[in-house]
Amino acid sequence: MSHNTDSETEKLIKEAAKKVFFSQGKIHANMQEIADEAGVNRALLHYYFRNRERLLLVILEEAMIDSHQVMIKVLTSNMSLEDKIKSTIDYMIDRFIDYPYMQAFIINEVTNNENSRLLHERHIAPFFNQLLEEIEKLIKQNNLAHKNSKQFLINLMSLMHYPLISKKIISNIFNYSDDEYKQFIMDRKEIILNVMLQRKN
Amino acid sequence: MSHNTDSETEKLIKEAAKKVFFSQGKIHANMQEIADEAGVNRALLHYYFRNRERLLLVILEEAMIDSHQVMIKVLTSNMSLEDKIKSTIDYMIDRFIDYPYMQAFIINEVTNNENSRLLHERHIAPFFNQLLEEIEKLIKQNNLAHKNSKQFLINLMSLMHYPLISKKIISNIFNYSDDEYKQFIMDRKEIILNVMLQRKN
Amino acid sequence: MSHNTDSETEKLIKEAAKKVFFSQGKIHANMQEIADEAGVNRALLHYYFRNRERLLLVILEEAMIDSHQVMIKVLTSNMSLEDKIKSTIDYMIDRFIDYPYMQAFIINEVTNNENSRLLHERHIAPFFNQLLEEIEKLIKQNNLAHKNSKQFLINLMSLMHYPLISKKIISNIFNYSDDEYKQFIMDRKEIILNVMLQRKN
Amino acid sequence: MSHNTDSETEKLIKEAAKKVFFSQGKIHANMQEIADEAGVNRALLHYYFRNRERLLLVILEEAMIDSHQVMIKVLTSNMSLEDKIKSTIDYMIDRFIDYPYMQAFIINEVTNNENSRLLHERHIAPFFNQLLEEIEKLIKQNNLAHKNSKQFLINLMSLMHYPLISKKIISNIFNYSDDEYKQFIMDRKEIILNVMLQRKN
DNA sequence: AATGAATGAGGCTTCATTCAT
DNA sequence: TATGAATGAAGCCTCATTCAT
Repeated sequence: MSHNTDSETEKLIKEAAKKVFFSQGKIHANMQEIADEAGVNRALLHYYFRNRERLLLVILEEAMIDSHQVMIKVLTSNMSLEDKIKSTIDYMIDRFIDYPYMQAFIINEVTNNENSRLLHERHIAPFFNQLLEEIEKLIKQNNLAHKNSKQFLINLMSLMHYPLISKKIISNIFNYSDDEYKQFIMDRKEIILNVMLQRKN
Repeated sequence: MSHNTDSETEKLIKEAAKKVFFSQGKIHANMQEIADEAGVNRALLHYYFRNRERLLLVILEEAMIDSHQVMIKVLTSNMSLEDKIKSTIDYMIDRFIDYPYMQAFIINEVTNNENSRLLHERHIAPFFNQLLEEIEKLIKQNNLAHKNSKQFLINLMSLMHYPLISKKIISNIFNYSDDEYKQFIMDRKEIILNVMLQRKN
Repeated sequence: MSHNTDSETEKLIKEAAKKVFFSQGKIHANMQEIADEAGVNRALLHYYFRNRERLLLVILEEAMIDSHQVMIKVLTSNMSLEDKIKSTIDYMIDRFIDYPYMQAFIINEVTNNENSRLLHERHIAPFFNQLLEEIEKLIKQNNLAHKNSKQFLINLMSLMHYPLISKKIISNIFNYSDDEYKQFIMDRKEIILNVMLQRKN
Repeated sequence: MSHNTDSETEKLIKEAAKKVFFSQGKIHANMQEIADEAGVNRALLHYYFRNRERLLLVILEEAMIDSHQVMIKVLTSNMSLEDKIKSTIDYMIDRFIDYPYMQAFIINEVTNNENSRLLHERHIAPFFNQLLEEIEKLIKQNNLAHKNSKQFLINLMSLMHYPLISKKIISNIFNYSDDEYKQFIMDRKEIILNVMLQRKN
């Protein structure tokens, strides 16, 4: 490959790793596959990230920060909570439709790697907890069936993330092409909002 | 371990594999870890299942059939659709709360292994499709926000499976003990039903 | 290779490692060279010894015990100290002429590896210290030039071990064949004793 | 590091290499460790010495010449042989107490590397042989127990070099601090001379 | 002269799998 | 049926070396 200056190569490698893990869902991918995707020598991955775990931690942390950013941008705005939720769903799906397996990667890492769990505890957990109170009000005001804010949040996450993770499953069941799957996901922006807020058609 | 007769050992190994993959979520588990869990020699796994892929395919197929059975039992009954859905949720959660990562395993296998995808196509996909029509009616009768039966089904799956897959994530965010997590999931039986059918509190 | 029963293979590997390190002096030898010498697969070395360091520690410990044994056998006998020293020299040279680089291996390991140093501290150091007193008397009775027992011991070790370690150096300087070198070493049995006890011809 | 002119850097690198190999005894040291010691970039070592083997050969040759010089200076003087030997011991110990592992390095190189052996054959071997005759006389005149000049020389080398090589071993056995070890070595100047010439206290 | 980036070769180790019993 | 021993392939990582600047 052409010689990149500065830390362009570092970025290149991270993008390659994200493509492999987040886009393609190859959870067992080895260093060679990532190097191939980046078009660089395998040893270069160690040059920049020392070892496999660190590379994974780096892209994991960036993935967490990405998720975080999306939500921060929306939730710190002046919108009503309902609009915030709507925007979150819209942004989230737009941003991660190309990285359908990102959440699966996060789940797997947090489940199996203590360092990853700590990262999650630091980056994501506190953020969630600060939302709970506001959501609690929304539920009570509208007598929503989610019962409490924690269940509400998990329901929201479920409806957003699961269909991404399940790309192949969904395509397999409904015999979807990539485009049909993408449309199916895009349609969900409205659906998720209405289901979450329990609005009927 | 005590000498088992017949295919007791085969079952023992399968149970061990399920424990490792479905209960513990160790998606990268190797043959040794499964053998250790079963308390048998590593070579014995090959004796019964020839190779790693076949062992995984076997427990994958059983997992699919299990899911299938749960739904069949309910859906071929005389209940109303609403009761069917309620029963499905109840059964599903009761049956798989001890195998929280089963669905993650299925998703990963279907995503990364062609043979697994074919298995899914054969066992699960046709079953889903036969539900669509009945659900379509329900949606129209109640003006449900899910819009169409496919989205309805995916929403249902999302709300059932995602919180199981995310056991560690949820426990990490809300600082849950195992018991608290379990209660959180049990509470969802009612919540999922109400959210799906858009009933308010 | 033919399949050995029990821990024959383990011994085989240890012997191979000793040959490589102690006989041939290949201090940089890798696992492949040892496996080749043993005529077994490289992975088998890990099967028996887990990793390189452990294999080296095992043969190091055996080398230390060997040295120890040689001296114990002699020094706990009823002989006069002079006879003990004579016997030690004789045994030592007979035993280790085929392992000329054993002492170099020990020195290098103790110098560069903390675990090896601890092994030395446990196995060898205490043994030496228990000799000091007896030697002290000998020196005084004979007005020996070694001055004190510690210097005496180090002189003895120097005269025994250095010419073994320096096999190639000596052969190179004096243009010795293997047989001539061996004779040169054998001649030293008497010389070392006389030099140590300061007897003249 | 500050920019050195000319071959100052070359010297710097050689000194670093000598420190690592001769002072610290790190026989497995890699290029990075030497570069770190010198405070320069790893690639610079290749710029000056092309490859690892050449760098090692260069410092090996300088080490041999150093040893050589020490002996030449003494042995070509007008002193009596006894005084020459005394001076050699004194000089040798003074010069190499800071490079205790130099001789170990030489031995190892000559043992394992043909080019190093050739260097030794060229630089050191002829020098030794020219001493033999003179020593032979000394032995006969004094009925020394060394029996012949070759054994005499090897005994002298053993008593000089082995305690240096064994720095860690000796410190470990006698629980010596660095200063105590140094004193132990300094005391040997007199001892070695007396033992070699078989003078009693 | 000096360095950061990049690479190929090789070393250690793990692992699925097979063999022999 | 069950297992300890053995192997080949592959994975991670290190390292000497080279490249480009």
